[in-house]
Amino acid sequence: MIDPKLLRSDLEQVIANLARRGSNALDRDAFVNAEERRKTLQVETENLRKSRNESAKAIGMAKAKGEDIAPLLAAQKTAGETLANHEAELQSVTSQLQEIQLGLPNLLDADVPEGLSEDDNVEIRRWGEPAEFSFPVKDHIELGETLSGIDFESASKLSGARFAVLRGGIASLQRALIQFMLDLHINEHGYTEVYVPYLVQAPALEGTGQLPKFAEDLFRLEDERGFYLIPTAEVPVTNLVRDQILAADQLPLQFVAHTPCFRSEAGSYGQDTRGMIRQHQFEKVELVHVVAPDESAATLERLTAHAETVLQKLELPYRVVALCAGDVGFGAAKTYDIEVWLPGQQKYREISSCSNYRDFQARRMGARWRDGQGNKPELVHTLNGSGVAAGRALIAIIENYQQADGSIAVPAVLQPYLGGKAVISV
RNA sequence: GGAGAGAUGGCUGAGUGGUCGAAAGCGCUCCCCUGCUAAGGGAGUAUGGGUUAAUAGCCCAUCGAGGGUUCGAAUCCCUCUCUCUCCGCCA
Repeated sequence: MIDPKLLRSDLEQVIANLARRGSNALDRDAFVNAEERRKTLQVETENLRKSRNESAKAIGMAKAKGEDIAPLLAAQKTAGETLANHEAELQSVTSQLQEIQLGLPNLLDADVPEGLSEDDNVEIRRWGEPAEFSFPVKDHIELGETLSGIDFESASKLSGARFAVLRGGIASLQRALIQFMLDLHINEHGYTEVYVPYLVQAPALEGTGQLPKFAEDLFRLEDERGFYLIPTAEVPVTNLVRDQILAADQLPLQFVAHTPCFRSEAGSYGQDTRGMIRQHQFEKVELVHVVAPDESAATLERLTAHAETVLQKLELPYRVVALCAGDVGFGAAKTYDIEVWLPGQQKYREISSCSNYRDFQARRMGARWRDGQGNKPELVHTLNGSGVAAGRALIAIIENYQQADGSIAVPAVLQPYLGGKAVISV
């Protein structure tokens, strides 16, 4: 959520910032009207409560002295009805405002590039050179089928489109990748591994920003408890600090978690329908940071570097792009995407997205910290990034490490995880 | 799944329907005393919101959550959630 105080004190600045995204989510008149009603009603309601409280005390004291309290009670009853009306009205305005605010995307950082579509994203740097192949390159679909390692047909029998069954060396390769990434982040980047639920309830998803606006992207269980399948580990991991006031010496928190991710992909019909790029279920290693506010900008750079290290160690060519205003996700203030080279598509494709949410999620979750200087608690900043998406990393390895005979060379850093195996073949 | 107990401030733990945002203890902060240490004395110490130039005052709300009864609820009633104990079942 955007700071409600900022909405009141400098609405024009907020509107201008949201306009950079191409968003007109904030209806100025509707907001101003609701806010004015809220203000009037809240003051009136509180004053009514004040006099209700005072009268109730007076009645108590009169009763203690044995005086006749009947007339006082009658007056109080009428006042109580007026109060109840005010409270109901205030409640309705408040939830109206709340609804408006939950629907607003985050404010963008000043250095987010202008632009409305992904064409305006700005490449920041490249690492590695796409390899030259001395034979016709195949994509992961063909390679996977040849190796009997990726089986879309079986998956569709079980679950329909956008699922894959992995077998043999390819399945092991994905597991090795996950293990490698976890170890890297734990041992070299100082993350704490967490294991979290894959089913969460609505408040957690509201905390990170998927709800109420993006319900159609989620899978929901037909269960009276209202479970949702997590679309990313960001949801359960970031919500670990929900409703907490952290001490200064507890920050920064750096969590890494491997989880499956579940996405309905409603509205992505026709996109990446072939292959493993866009699936309903995929594996991901996620990095989450909870930091003091003045650390978050620098943390985004470190977080991105941690994800890049994965690709460097796997020797996969990639580039980093800064998402432009229109492409930055709902809750993020700034995002870097890491795109890995896919020879089969002759394109860079997203394999990680690293974002600074600033206090957007923290405000929704009530995640705060004390600076230790005796000041009041203030909101923490949260960040997250894929470190990296395992399914897509698997594709990248298959395509970049393919050999003339259709086998896949195993990247050196993964070989220890596969019992020293150097090649995956039929 | 069955039976029972519980949920109060950073922690422990009182609380009769009325002046209770809440005793007391511990912890913490500041001050005083004491030539180290130990001990002692005093003051302060929740969160959110409104108003405001103000992190000054003043006001409102909050005793697991949500409803209800009442002039008035931490206290009474209902529903839910979570925790603990016992039984059953299970990886």
